[in-house]
Amino acid sequence: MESIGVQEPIDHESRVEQGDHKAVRLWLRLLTCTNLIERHLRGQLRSEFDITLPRFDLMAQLARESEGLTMGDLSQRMMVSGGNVSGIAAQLESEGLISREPVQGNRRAFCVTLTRAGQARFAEMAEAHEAWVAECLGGLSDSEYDRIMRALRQIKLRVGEVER
Amino acid sequence: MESIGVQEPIDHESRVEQGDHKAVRLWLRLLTCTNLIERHLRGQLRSEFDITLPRFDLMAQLARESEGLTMGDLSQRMMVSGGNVSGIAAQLESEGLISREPVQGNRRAFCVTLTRAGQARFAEMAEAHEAWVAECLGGLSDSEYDRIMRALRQIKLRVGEVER
DNA sequence: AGCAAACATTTTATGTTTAAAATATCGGTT
DNA sequence: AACCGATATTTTAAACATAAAATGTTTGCT
Repeated sequence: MESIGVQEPIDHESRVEQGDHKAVRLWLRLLTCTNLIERHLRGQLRSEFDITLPRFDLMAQLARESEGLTMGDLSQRMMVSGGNVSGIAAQLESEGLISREPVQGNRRAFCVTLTRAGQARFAEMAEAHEAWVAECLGGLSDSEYDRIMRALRQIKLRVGEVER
Repeated sequence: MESIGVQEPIDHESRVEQGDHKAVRLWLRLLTCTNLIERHLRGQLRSEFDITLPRFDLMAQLARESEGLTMGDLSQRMMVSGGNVSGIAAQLESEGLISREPVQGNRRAFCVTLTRAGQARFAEMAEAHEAWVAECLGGLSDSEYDRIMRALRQIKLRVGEVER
């Protein structure tokens, strides 16, 4: 017996059961939203700038830090493993978008920065990226925005404690 | 000049600039929360049950549908590409946790179901999984929970429209 | 019946991601 | 100086992920 009216989208949330705890429902909705937005951004970056999301992410981290970041810093900020950063950085370097120079006083570390070409390339992309994000998330009122930011902050801190 | 007090965690949000639009800040916080929880769940599933998150996810989708799902259904619900489901399903099948049987009347499709072993294995995991999620997300009041669910619903619908 | 378009899945090539092992450096102790 | 534990990165192997091409099936149209 199918209902006739508005159809629920099919996604992660389709797996929720009647008995599921509220937390599980919230988690699946959170996951769905993030996946949807991530997919949208990935597609846009690909079609408009022919770049992948991880590469854009790495450049975005560097764009803020004119002093540069180490590989470890990047790993932490991008929330991915070190080995992963290694691979992505190697490609961006071969494309001349970032440079990795030895840090004086610590020969273990590299200082990674955007090259001039990388800065120019990123500046182009950043504006479009912001517009795409606003398309997805700009529809909230100020108070609603504040509330969800607070709730997410609380969640973020909680998970940080749980991990410890 | 570093502040002395509570330290901000280092994550995606570290890249926000002063001038960034609210939407970008919200997006990065959303991404951070999802990544933190996903990482936590991945680690727990790995250490407690020696299973990966994608495999668990596929089994979770099937657990609800005793009739089974096609590969296409799974792809849609897991929000990943069809080729991806192909690979994950092949492994679970070789481990005897799922079965794929031809659909009568449509020889293009397979009907994927949990085997008896798969059902038993999933039941074990589901209880622990719910507890882990509650650990991360159980700290919200009822009204806060409702508000964030509504806000996320709105976002979800909006992104769905944007994609179209 | 014949045919074109849509559908369901798999295969292929490429790239991302993790965990773990390997390499090399640093700082402090003896 | 020799050693040791912690740090920073790279390498490796296996799994995951996407997009696009290939294969085979179904459906609707003429």
